[in-house]
Order: sequence, then structure tokens, then C-alpha cells
Amino acid sequence: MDPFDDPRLTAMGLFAEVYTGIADKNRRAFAEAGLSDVDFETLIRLARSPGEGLRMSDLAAQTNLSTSGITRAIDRLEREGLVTREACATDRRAFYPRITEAGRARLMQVLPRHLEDIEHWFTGLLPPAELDHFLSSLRLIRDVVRPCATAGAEEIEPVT
Amino acid sequence: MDPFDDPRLTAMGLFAEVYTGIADKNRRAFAEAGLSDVDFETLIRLARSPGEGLRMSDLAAQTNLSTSGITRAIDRLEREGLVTREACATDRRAFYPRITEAGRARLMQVLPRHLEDIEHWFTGLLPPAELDHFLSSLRLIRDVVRPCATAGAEEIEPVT
DNA sequence: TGTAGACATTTGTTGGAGCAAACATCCGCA
DNA sequence: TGCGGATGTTTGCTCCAACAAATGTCTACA
Repeated sequence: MDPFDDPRLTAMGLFAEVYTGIADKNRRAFAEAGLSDVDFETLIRLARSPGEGLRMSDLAAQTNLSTSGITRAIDRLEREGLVTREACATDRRAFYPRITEAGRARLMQVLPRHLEDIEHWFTGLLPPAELDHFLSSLRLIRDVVRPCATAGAEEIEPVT
Repeated sequence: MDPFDDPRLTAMGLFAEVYTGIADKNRRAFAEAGLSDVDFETLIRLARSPGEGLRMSDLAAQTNLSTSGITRAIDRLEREGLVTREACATDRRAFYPRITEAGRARLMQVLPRHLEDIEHWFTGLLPPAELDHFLSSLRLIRDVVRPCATAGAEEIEPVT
């Protein structure tokens, strides 16, 4: 009878509580190394991207951040020497942000604690089979919700 | 060999992509009614809490927002007439934020679209059995990550 | 009674993020 | 070659949230 007790609302709330709870743990770990969560996500995407293949706008698409957000983020990281801007040879408008050795070192500094946190607060809580199930559900949703998550790496698929 | 290709990292990234993707859809729906996501969460928690039973600090605990964050949020909502501050009879330090009729009306204005979005981008994508499985995995994690999520409504359960 | 410490909330400051406009460069076409 | 629109990035403005300090109130204890 109470319209605010819809099970869908409860499901969404549960999802939110869990994710923001874990994200909060992660944020603390990043902060210990002087990184914000945006910093970390940016760095790790650069570290995982093959070659020099990520432009500012690709990063923006991947991170769900506005283009200006990426500009400021790279500004901060560049100021700390964790990233450099490399001019694009074929398009003088474009820049390739590139992670430096110091950037990789900073990531390596956070990584052990971060992996431990993920295991402790997320993956380690579910039995392996259940975790697999959980992840495949996530993938299913991801493919609908974020068709462009691979921008820059692959071509973008339109929403059908 | 690449330490940045750990499966736990991938799992966490997938989780983040999915949640932030859905949260983004929700944010758009809230914005159409002139509410931020914080506004919406605050209002709905007030609407779902029985009696007058939520203090500012309870809200802070539930929403994972700082106490000052709650102060400002209630400030904004009060300015729009969606919430009132009610003095606590037994503790003159405390206030009970209370949703007004206008606040309920505003929620009712967003709710249909919001429920539709949840169904479209989340619950409706998984077959019922799989959704149940997914939600019970979430609950399992929630109980570890957020033992205090029910502050103010129930007594706090310790982590067992 | 009176004082110290804890607690609930608010206010001042700082930094981050989005939007929209500006700027530079690229591409297609005559 | 030269023009017009599209695209990549940066900058100005404004709002929002967290942190820390300040205020008022409560509780315990001598």
C-alpha cells in the first residue's frame, strides 16, 4: 500500500549501499597514497591501455567524466609527475596522456592494499561459483547500460 | 605478468561501471524533478522511516554522508518546503527532519519514472531467479560492508 | 552545585566537477 | 586554394561536498 515500499526501490537501495560502501573503503586506500578515486581510475586505465592509444576524450567516455573533468584530472596528475601529455603526431588538436614511471610506481604502491580490500570486502565474501554468477549478471547489465565503455579500444556500438 | 591485469581489479571495475552507469540514469530522472541524487535519497529515507524516528546523525550514518553534508542537504530541502525540522522533545540538541506533504508529492512525481528506470536498466534485465540470486549476493556483502545501514530504524547489529 | 568531557548540529574554508563558451585544428567540398 | 561546419581540448563560472573549528546542550561525577 505504501508506494515507497516497492521491491524495485529496495533492490536499487541495496545495490547502492553495497557499491558505495565498497567504494568508500577503496577511497580510503587511495587516499593513503595521495590519490583520489578519480586519480586512481585514470591512472589504472592509462596503465592498462596498450601503446599510446588513449586520447583525452576517450578517457572521458570511459570514466563517465565530462571532458573538462578529465582536463583537470590530467592537470593534477601532470603536476605531480605521474602523467605526461604527449602530442598526437597526426592530429594537432589531440593529446595522449601517458603514464610515467612515477605513475606506475604510485600505482604499485596502492595495488597490494587495494587488491586486499577488494578481496576482503567483495570477491572473497562469495563462494567462487556464486561470484562467477554475480559477475556474469553484472556483465549482462553492463552491456546494456554502458555500450560505450570500451571507447578508444574498440569502435563504439550504438544503442539498438 | 602485468600486475594491472588482476581479475579482482577487473571485477571491481565491472561493478563500478555497472553501478555508476545505472546511478547516472537515475540522476537524470531526479534532475527532471529538480532533485539531486542526495536530495532523493534523503527524502525517500524520510518517507520510509516510521514515525518521526530519524535524527540528522542517523541520516548521516545511513546515507554515508558527512554530518555537515546532511545539514546542507536538509537546508536545501527545507528552503524548498519539502522537509521541516522538528525539535526533539527529550534532547534539545537534536532535530528530527520530517518530510512534508509537498515532499511526498515531489517524490510521487519522480517515482513512476524512477521505477521504470530501475526495471529497464537493472531488475528487468535479469531473469527472476537470477535476480534473486544477485540480490542475495548483494545482501551477503551488505551485511559485512555496512553493518550500520539501519541506524535509527533498528538497533545496530554487530558483525558476526 | 559545579565542572569536564561527550555529543548534535551548524558555519567557514577549500577543492573538485559540470556546463557552456572559447579557442585551435581538422575535414569536406567547391 | 579557401570557406564552413565538426571535433578535441581548455577556461570561466557556479554549485556541491568534505574537513575542521565553533556553539550549544547533555551527562557523569565529585
